[in-house]
Amino acid sequence: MPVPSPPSAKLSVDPTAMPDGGKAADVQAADVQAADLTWLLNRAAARMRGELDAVARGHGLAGVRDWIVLTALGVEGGRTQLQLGRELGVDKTTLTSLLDRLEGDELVVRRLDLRDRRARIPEVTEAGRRLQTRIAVARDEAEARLLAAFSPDERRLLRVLLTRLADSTAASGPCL
Amino acid sequence: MPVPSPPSAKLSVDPTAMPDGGKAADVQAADVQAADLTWLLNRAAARMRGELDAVARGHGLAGVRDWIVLTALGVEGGRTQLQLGRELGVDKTTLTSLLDRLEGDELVVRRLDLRDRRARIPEVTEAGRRLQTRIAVARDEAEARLLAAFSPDERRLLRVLLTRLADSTAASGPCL
DNA sequence: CGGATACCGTCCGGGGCAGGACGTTCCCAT
DNA sequence: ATGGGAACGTCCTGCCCCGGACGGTATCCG
Repeated sequence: MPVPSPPSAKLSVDPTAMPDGGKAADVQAADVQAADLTWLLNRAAARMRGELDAVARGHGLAGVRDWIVLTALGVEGGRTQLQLGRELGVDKTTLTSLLDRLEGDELVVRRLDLRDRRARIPEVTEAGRRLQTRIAVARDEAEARLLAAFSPDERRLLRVLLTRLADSTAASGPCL
Repeated sequence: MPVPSPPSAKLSVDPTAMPDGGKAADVQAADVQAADLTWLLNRAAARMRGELDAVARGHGLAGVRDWIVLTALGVEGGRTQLQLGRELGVDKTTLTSLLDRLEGDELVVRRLDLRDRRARIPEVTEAGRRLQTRIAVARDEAEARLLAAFSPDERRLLRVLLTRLADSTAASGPCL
């Protein structure tokens, strides 16, 4: 048995079988219905996360979270730590230690807000930006590798569905 | 901003908008392409997990994991702790403490294997079975609630895609 | 029959993460 | 002006989780 099977489900569908053409996967078997969605989601997330974690570590970071933070800062700066944490779903205390490490590696700097002397505004350094772009490439490769069995349509579809699912009124638990 | 946005992505697609008809969601915008898949996966998984955790806790369990274990045991017994752990992606030590608690609550018993006196074979008690079925109902309700915006086809499709993604040669990181 | 090796489950130690309390600063009302 | 309440970030603490070491057992091989 190559893969652990989700509880309460015996999938007769071969998950690795690619539905050939460029069309999105046809829903072919009702058995899938029985699978536990929570299980599948966590499993898939864990898998991808592990893969990306390895990538990040290979480039000197501690994990994906570092890279996520770096990217978020690169896209749009000027946010306080708390704002950043809320947006990323990371606890403020966790973000503190995380930034401590990143700052120690000269990848970010905490500029203090001139308007509000309580707040520190994290900012990516040039080195951080370089590292970020370098990892982005590796990430794309890794993702492509994991999505090798997916047609372009399926990839987009997966993103759409996940986006809709991830969206929610209350950002319940922490993520990442 | 109701929802934290993934880094390196501005989704112009309204994720809550249901593509009306019963057909699967049309891939409507290329912007989605930019989103980080790892982020989406973890976000979605965290959300669903949080929801299901609450359900489990409401029924006296500590979290989803308890319920997962209970279900797995109910579906097929006779496995040793190590086998079970491997199949579920749970570390053996974690499974030990987990079973300790469940056993304390009289939901499972550790029967010792007659063939191999090293091994303990966890088994669901009648009470555990009752609890399991009770939670299964609540889980279905919760999942249905989370998937309210999805058409039946989309739900099946999501399962198919996730299954294919979760499947992998190496079960890398722990899940759940 | 006896020793060596591999294996199952448990216990212990280290590390990471989140919640609560605290110091500092801001904002607003009086 | 000034005092009270709220907010931002950090430190401290407790919890959970995994990796490694240990006792007990099975299996293999001489």
